[in-house]
Amino acid sequence: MALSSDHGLMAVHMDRGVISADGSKKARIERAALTLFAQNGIDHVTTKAIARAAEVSEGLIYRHFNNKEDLARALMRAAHVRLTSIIKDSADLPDIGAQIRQITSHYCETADHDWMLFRYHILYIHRFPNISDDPTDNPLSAAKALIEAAMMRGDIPTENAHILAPMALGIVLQTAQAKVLGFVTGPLGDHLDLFVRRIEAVLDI
Amino acid sequence: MALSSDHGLMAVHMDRGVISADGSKKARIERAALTLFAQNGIDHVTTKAIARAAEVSEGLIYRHFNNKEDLARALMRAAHVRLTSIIKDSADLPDIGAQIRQITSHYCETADHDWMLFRYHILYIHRFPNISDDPTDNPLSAAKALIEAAMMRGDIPTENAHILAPMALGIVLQTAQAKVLGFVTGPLGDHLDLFVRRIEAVLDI
DNA sequence: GCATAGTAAATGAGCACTCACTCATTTCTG
DNA sequence: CAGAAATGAGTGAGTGCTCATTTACTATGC
Repeated sequence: MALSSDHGLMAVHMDRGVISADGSKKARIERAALTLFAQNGIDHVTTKAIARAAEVSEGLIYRHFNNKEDLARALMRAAHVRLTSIIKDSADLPDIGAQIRQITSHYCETADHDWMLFRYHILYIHRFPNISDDPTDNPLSAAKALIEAAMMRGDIPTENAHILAPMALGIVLQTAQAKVLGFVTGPLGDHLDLFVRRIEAVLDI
Repeated sequence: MALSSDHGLMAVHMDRGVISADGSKKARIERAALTLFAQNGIDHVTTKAIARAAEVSEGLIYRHFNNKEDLARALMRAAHVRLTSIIKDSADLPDIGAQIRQITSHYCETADHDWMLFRYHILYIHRFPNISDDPTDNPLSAAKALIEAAMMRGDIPTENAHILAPMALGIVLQTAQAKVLGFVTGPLGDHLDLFVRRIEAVLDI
């Protein structure tokens, strides 16, 4: 694990499968689309609106993406890779406690520094069931793997890891959802310690 | 509390603010729309498709609803009332433990008996920010109220109830989300006991 | 005989996508 | 090395189709 490199947005060079940041027009299209999609929903955003926000012509969108759905999928893949990597990368750490802290911290950081990316992922991921060709390459599966490993080591009691994984992630994700709904305001990072303690409680550490 | 009556779907008589079930064509439209909306997303469902599935004419939809968005909103309101009532109604119970068990049980029941309603709510509630005119009339606020009351009684340690509420609901909701994503299969009710124990852990009972 | 429930077809607004074109840069060639 | 040729990013008006909504009409109960 821990192979993932930088995952800023801006110009998702799909050929390389790498996300890098530059000031290219492609990057401008991606950022404009991400913001509009996250705010208004994919289907309520017109290609004309994306072009206007990115200050490019409508036609240019089609130089870089086959169609609007493709653009939406590329953005979702970028978000998906980024969030999945956070969890996978923590496998290097020796114990589940350290893993939880790092994952939670990085999740909060991502949510607070790139709220549009985070929001886009939690609201619309269900629209892209096959975002990765490997069906186990997603945050839930990665979290389940960590939990199972911890159980094998005897760090936490043996339980249904398949259900504990969504529960544990849900501590942060559901608070993010509450932020989407306007119930919670302010950075998620403000609650980092509380998140960590309650995830530990869920996993019965 | 505990004022809510039956909340089956089928014919949302908005005039009365009550949801009742009958075999009317209006009810058929609602059920068809709910199912299609939950499965495909509101914007990917045409009025033609709703009419076809309900076996009525397209025009009839407009006898009962001003427009498609109105129909979607009425369905969301029905789901919202139902889920919010589950939480509000438990305020009658004496202690937080009993409340948690009843809420969790009823949430699982609703999810398992009317998965389309449940799915529709968790996936698209963010599209209807003002579904209720009272901004505190929603599951999160209701849960927060219960948690705060329990803290006042000294049943659980005093903490940030505003953040604990989404966390607690998230135990069930995030598992439901995992089911939407195909990560979890089978009825949520299968995990009732686990849910209850982990919600108790989150609230530090 | 009027409101309510229902139908089938017509309408037209909005939108994703195309295409013929420009222009700047790079690459070829005598 | 001049300049011809090729390349490809970038443009935006135009097109055709989809789909929500309307309309004109019929049937039914009170």
